[in-house]
Amino acid sequence: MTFLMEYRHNVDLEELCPVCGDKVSGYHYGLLTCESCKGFFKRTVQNNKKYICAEKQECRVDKAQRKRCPFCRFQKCLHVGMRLEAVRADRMRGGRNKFGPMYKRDRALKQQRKALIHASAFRKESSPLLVSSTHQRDYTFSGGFQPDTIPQSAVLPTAQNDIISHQHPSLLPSNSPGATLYQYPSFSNWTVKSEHPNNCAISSGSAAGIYSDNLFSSPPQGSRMPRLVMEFLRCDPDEIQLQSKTTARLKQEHSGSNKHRNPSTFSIMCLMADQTLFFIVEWARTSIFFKQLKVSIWFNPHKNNHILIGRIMYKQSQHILDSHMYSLVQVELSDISSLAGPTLASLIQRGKDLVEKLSVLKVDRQEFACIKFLILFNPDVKELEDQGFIESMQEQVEGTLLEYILSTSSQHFGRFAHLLLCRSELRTLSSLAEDYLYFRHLSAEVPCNNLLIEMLCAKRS
DNA sequence: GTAGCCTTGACG
DNA sequence: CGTCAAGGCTAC
Repeated sequence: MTFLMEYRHNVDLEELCPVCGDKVSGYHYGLLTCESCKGFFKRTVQNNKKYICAEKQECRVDKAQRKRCPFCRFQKCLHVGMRLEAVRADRMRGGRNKFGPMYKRDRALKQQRKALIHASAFRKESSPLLVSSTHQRDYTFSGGFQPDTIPQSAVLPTAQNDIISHQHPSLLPSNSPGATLYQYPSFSNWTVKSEHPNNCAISSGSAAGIYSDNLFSSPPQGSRMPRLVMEFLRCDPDEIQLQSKTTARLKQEHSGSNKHRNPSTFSIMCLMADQTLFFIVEWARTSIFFKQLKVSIWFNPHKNNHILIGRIMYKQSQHILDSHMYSLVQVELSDISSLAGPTLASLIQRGKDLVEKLSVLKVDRQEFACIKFLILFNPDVKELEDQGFIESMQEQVEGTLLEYILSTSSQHFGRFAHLLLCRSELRTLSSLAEDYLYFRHLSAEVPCNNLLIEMLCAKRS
């Protein structure tokens, strides 16, 4: 407790600009950036500037060299997620735009994550629910997953700073790429203020008791796998069935009225996504919690979409891991990149980065099952009923994930933090993908009778 | 052209 | 009425 009192400064503003590593001055055009990159992005978009790279379009962009190659700087701005739409065509000053809620959500998420990580990292005595005494461990930083083992691009830009700033400075290898790029904020002056005080500590929330039905009790003595994880696995969708249904539907579409023309890659992707979505809705509906959920939750377009993207990512990472072919359902993202426009290409690149990260982390089925439920129980989506239930579920699942990691990984703390970051990147990516899909839908480019689109439209209407 | 500081104005 | 993310201004 006294430890937490030592954290003072505004957490967000201690982050570093994902484009150049300079000090962040606030949210600009979609994410936290520095003042200069904000200005640069604005000038470029407002004046419709076209730059040319004198090198190989891979110039390093940092505080010292950001002026050297505006082409690469702008590319990086787009890659990290700065939004063209946030630059106003009418140049109107002041006010707020549609990104306001997104900034708020992002802020809440960061606070929640930090509070959670602190709570789990420094909690001397854990609740019986969180970690059973059989595998209680030292919670101090073990070095865990070093930043230099992850490709720079594999980490969510805002999260990147997060990872780094959560490492004790002495644990950072001074010769790591990250260390030479950025200066890290000192670890010992943060403030921990969460908009979700319930999530600050992972313990058995009082609300949980109302709903839980003893479901979340500690695993039986001697058992390594938390009981909840086993439950998660039990309700995992049947992969083989999903694949055969998707293949069948692809064949059916192809042999139907569209026989004469070749389906585009994009339409195949939409169809596959659509089919997967049916499964996800079914998964959410039949999951162990369904009897306690209101319909609005399991049929929530936003969450299901997050899980859909996550599923594809997870599959891809599995694919990289063991080079196992998943029949027709597998899509080679690299093949699509070459055909895609800049927005989709950037999305795909970020997706590939996340896949890379998932595969480096070797995320297993159990962990991914937890991540799926964490997304389903996202307390930051406020339109849902049963907010208290959702928050307590989120706590429970986070606790379960941590417990599982503690029992399986020697780099438990780093791993836990990284998995939460993957979840956040997944949410970000999914929102971007959603915007993109909606945009293409408005241009009448998305196939009809698409559940995904119907959900998106319902959400936005 | 860059970047730090200033002004504006919707939103809570 | 304060906040803060837009655009604007201007010295460098």
